Amino acid sequence: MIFEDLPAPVSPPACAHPCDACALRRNPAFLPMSADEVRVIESFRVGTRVFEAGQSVIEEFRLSRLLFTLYSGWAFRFKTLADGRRQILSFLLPGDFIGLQDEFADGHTHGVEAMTTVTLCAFERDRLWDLFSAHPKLGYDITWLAAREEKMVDDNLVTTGRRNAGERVAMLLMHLYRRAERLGLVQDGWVAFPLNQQHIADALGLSLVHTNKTLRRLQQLNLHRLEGGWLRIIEPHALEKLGDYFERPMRPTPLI
Amino acid sequence: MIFEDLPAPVSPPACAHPCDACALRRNPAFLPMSADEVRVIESFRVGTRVFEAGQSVIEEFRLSRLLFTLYSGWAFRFKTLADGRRQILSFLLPGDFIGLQDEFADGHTHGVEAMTTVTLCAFERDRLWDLFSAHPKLGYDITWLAAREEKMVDDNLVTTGRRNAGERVAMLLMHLYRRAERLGLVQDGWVAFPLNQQHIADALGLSLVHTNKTLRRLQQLNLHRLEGGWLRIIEPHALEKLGDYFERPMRPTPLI
DNA sequence: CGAATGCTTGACGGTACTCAAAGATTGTGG
DNA sequence: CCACAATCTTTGAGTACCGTCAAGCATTCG
Repeated sequence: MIFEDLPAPVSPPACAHPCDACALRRNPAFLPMSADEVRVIESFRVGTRVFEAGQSVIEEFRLSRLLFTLYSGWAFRFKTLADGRRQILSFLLPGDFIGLQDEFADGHTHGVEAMTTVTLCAFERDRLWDLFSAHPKLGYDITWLAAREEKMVDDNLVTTGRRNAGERVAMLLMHLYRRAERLGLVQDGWVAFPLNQQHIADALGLSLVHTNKTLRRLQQLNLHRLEGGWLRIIEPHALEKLGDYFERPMRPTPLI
Repeated sequence: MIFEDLPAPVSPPACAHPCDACALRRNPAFLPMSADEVRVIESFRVGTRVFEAGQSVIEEFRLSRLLFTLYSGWAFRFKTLADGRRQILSFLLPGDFIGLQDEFADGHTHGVEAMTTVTLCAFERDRLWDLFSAHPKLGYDITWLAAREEKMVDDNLVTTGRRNAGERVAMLLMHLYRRAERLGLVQDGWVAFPLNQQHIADALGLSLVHTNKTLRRLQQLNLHRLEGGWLRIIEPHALEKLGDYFERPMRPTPLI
């Protein structure tokens, strides 16, 4: 962690990347925004944060004072039971808005952990209402992102509830591949894939051992390749059919 | 279904229950609202709908033009896989706002089905932005409800992913009991409980048979009683501990 | 009274979990 | 640069939880 969580820096966001020069905003995965909107967003931003792989962006049982937009890297949301069993709720990729659920939760929320080096833009939770009030359009956009996030959790719930191991793995691989593809993270058919098998197991509600065997089986069927932290989808249609999961081409989303 | 989904009635909401006389609003589970806010909400409402148990409020693969607030009764959100396997995503009780996720989903969403006779207030999806724009506070409230809904799905995902059968049942019983209690639906320790065992199985990612055996086992341990559509929690602490699930007393929520 | 729906129970099998240990890979410090 | 530790992956053996199949029972409804 480069900056301590508290206190938040009071100084203006003298970060290297002003919002209007934000590289993410040039990504076609995101909706263009008016200069006015960008200015409002920037005025609410309190700085950037960087976390290394494995660090907690939001600790599970402590209410974070900050909301984030993930600028670069991969992270995940999770919950753990008292005896240590962990469930990954969803994965976070650039453009995802983080921490909204806590806003209205009386504690007892979820943790967020970085899987790669991660850069985030931070906002003060306390000023969320000001943002809605000052610029309802941005409030609408945040609702949009929240609804999109819930849709992903819905899909994961179907997966853990009703898919078998092979279907689960197929679904997850295609889901993450499509999301990465949309962001332009796929090169020559390969994506940098920072999940280890424990992550996959915890996301799918499987044991580590069974995850390994399932992954291996699909790979031997030549549906995908996963090696050295890189993923290649060889038979997208077969995986989509196996997982009964067909990610629609997504419209550009807002970027807060 | 008393009214056809389309076309929405253009006439003013000449329904029997104007919003400012809404009985739900007098329930302490909900935040009081200014007369102004209530007026705005009413101006966006296009009428009420009633569905009988078993009917579809929102069909799974068709985009609904309406958003709803559940006024009375129980319903559930679900998704089905191609071969018919069904997963219940969450249960809907009075005060819940329905259909928001579809707003931003390009099709491929979830269905909503009534479990009892259900009364809903309907809003036109197309005017959601107008609502945010006219009254940012209401937009903020909708985001609140969306975040609360996602938190419930998060919990269900932990359940299907990482809890065993006994823990799943314990968690679900306590979850629904607490929600009903909050709404004042518990009388003398009993709640009208409209789920059958297939609903429970589909919510928990279990088979019908195993759900039955688990339910029976917990009942023989004298943790709860479930009979004739009524639920009584006998050992709340034991169930909470078994399920490692402790529902916090919830703050009053907005009611749209 | 018969059909439909939902609940209950037993038998059996398989998917997925646990335990255990051996490779493989990466990182670190002497 | 190599040795050692730490982490991650792979594999096998044995088990158990949970699913499937099948059938009987209870309740409701027409």
